[in-house]
Amino acid sequence: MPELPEVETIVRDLRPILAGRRLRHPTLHHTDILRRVRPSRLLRTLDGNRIMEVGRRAKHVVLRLESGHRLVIQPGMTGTLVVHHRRLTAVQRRYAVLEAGIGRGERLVYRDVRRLGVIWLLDDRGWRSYTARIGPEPLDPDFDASAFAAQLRGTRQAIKKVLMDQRRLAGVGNIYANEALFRARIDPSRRSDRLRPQEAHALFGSLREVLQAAIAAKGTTVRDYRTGTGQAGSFQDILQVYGRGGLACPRCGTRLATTHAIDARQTTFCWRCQRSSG
DNA sequence: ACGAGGTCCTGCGAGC
DNA sequence: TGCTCGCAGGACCTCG
Repeated sequence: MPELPEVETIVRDLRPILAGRRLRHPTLHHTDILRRVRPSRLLRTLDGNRIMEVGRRAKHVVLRLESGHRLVIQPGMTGTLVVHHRRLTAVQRRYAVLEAGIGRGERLVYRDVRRLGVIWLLDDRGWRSYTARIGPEPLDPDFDASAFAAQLRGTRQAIKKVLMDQRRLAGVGNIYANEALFRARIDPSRRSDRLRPQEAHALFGSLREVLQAAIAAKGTTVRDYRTGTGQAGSFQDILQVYGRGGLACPRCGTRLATTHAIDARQTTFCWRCQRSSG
């Protein structure tokens, strides 16, 4: 489930390979992941187009093309973007959604088992409105603890839901919301606007720490996620709460609790360490 | 503004 | 053994 660290890993792996390459003979195996663009126009625009820049915004891979378009790929739950050095096997092709030659016998392949991912082709204006709808990047040096705290003050929703709200904060999903809240010792169900300034500050620090650590570990592979070179990430070995419900809290030994009360998503936390105090 | 719930999609594992 | 069903949860939607 690619969140910010996973997409950042993909982008860092792919950038040196893709920058400057020309896309050739793109093929689309499923059209249900396209938004606001017809398959024929997508393929026509991609064919022969050069990749100028490989970037990330929130949980999305952004390929800036010579034509001025941006190919934006949201991997959703199970999407992966990988460069293959040889022809795809039948198994690899099975979930391929979009593939294109990039020269030197290599192919860029977007595969997505559940196809909850989305592909956009945006011109400049489309890109501006697209990125304007997404919140600040948590690792942006210009985004600081006080700006983060200001975001949290604006809503009464549960803090965990706020962390995952892409309009308020870019790139954080279920795994890293759980981990950051644990590290900051904050109850995930706490009202966002009731966090004390020092709690918001601590949460900001924890969030940045866990995102940086996950990038260093090349992301978390639970099932489908792969790096840009097709490897599994390793942060799953470092997770402290996500997926560890019923096991001992790594800090105090209490059994970790799992609930689905917040946004119907799996929330795992420690009753003792993340005690509610407001 | 907010919570609840539905929608998309497929693989997987539990339970019968 | 083989079936059904619930779950995984990102992003978006509607409804009250």
